[in-house]
Amino acid sequence: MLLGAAAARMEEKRVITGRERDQFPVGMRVLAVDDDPVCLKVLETLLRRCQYHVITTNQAITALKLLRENRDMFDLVISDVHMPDMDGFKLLELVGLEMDLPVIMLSVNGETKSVMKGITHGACDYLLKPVRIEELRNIWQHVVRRKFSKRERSNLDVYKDFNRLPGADPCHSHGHGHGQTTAGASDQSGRIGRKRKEMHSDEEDDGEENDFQEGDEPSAAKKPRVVWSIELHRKFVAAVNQLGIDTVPKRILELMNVEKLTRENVASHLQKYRLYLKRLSAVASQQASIVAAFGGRDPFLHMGAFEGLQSYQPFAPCAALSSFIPHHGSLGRTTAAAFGVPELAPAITVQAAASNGMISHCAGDASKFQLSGIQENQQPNLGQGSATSLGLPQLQQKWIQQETGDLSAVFSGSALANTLSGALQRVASSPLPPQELLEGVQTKVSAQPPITMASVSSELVERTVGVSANLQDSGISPQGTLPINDGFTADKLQLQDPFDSNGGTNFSVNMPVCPSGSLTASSNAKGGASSCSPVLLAPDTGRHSNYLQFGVAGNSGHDMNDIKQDHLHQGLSTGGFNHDFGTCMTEQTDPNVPYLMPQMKPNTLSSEDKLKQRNIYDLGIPKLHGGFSSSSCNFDGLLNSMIKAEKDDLSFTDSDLGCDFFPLGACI
DNA sequence: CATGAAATAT
DNA sequence: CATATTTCAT
Repeated sequence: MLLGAAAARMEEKRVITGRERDQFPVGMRVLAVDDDPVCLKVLETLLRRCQYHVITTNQAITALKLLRENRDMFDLVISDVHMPDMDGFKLLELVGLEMDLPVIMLSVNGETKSVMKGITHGACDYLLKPVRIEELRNIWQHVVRRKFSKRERSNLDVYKDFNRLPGADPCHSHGHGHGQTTAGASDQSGRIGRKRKEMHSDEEDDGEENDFQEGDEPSAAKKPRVVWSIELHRKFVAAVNQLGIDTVPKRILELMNVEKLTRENVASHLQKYRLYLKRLSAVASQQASIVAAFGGRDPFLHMGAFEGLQSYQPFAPCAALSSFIPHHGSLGRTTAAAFGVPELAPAITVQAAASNGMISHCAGDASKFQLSGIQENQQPNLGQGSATSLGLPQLQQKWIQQETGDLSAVFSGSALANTLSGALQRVASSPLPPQELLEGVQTKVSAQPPITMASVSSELVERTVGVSANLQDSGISPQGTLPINDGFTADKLQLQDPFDSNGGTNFSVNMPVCPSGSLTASSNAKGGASSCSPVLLAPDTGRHSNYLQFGVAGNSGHDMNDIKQDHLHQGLSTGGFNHDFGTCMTEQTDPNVPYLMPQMKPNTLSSEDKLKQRNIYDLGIPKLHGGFSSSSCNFDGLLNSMIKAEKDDLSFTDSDLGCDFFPLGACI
């Protein structure tokens, strides 16, 4: 196996380099996009001079089309920001969402705001226009970085190694575990073979247990458990966005083109995804109603949930997503709805294992927080924001209608709004598995001292809320500060560039993986438990693979957590929220916001575990409040309530009630 | 046969 | 407890 791993690695490298493997940068396939023929020509010339293989187009739409039709034909995209047919940022987002290619923005506008927008929307670099060849000579680094991080994410190698090592592996379980395995590797060659086995028994070892081969085992085999990694989920979302939410599993599967993934897997995920959207929409609607109740002023509100829905997009996308796509019009059909849809992630991933231990927390009860500080100011904004944000996908709309029913009265706005927005954002943004994200985030959050800051909070809130609108287009938040979006921003960033260290995106990925490497190290303590080893598959696109993970049930949730922690903390940012503030924002934005602290995470975590326990959905909230954890509650509460609501149909009001303000407390 | 919902397994 | 898989009715 080791060999296998090594081989896989090699392949990846090759991929990275492209055909030219040996001389990588040479021949790197670059798609240059600029509406100005002169600029385009200049750019082309310079790129060629760098020995890249260049394909040019003066229309963003065409670029998108080329990319969609030839997913594996390009290594990097370099696009002008200002283009008539499609905003460069939009192209950036779409590319980020639909394919995992590094995108470099090019513009004469070097304002911080604009650069920030590019970066937050996922650009891996932002070059000022009279671009110099010196700046282009090293752009290949983005391609390498991406591939590299991808590999890290998957960690197959590491993982495998560990597994194989007898004692070492972090992963495996002991106990009952079964082994799980990882699978194979990527791609074709390997197959994952694993199926879960029955419980008990088994020895560990495994050494090779996996066998793979198989192809078919007719009868028995249970299917390997698919872990919906972020990457995989992204693909899924991208497919859904393209096909429309009403699409069917089969088509999604086709579009995703991920090996080993079955229609059933997709159907299951779709089921979850739809439920998720439904919940969100419900929440949104509630908010809307609330808002309406309150202020009514918002035009948006009035519009009704529906209309608002669409706006929603903003949130969503973050990550890969990006979804903003403000004007989808241009895009394809479905888009509207689709895009609108956030990525929400239905939760994904996470291995079962994880769940066990740690996760359990979820419920959180903590709930009840109040928002303390929310300010009035917000309200107004919130209202709008929320409303706006609310936008849901069409589908959702339907649901919403149905479900919504009573909601209205209930909540008060601001808190909710925040919550929602936060939630939405997060959700959207994070492609990650909810739980994990949440956990990570929250954890952090909670850990942190609540700093509060009124001002801050308010801002946040605003952002959150308001964001939607702003974000997208303007990109930046009104105040000039950073974008609200941070959240997603961050996400995107992550996505894009996974940085090495953290790999935002990866984060989740890591988790799964974690077992192996990182985790191990860090977490050891808990360690014992873990055992899972997921396998990753790769979607077609990537040639390599590793997207899918098949896990086995693991056990150790702990590990996961740990992992998260580790990676997260820094990265956290990745996901989330925190980072939003923290990371990105912090710098710029706010001087005031003292808050977040990224650094803490690590340690805290442990203690935090407890904290963690919240729902997945909580996501982001916390921060909003400036530290109040409360937020989380809300979120969860909302969702939960929503859920319940569905059933009952009633609203969850109660929850809200709880709060003085908004807190939905419902945490169930 | 494919789907979505529900049941069940992990 | 959440998520993924399997089963079931359509």
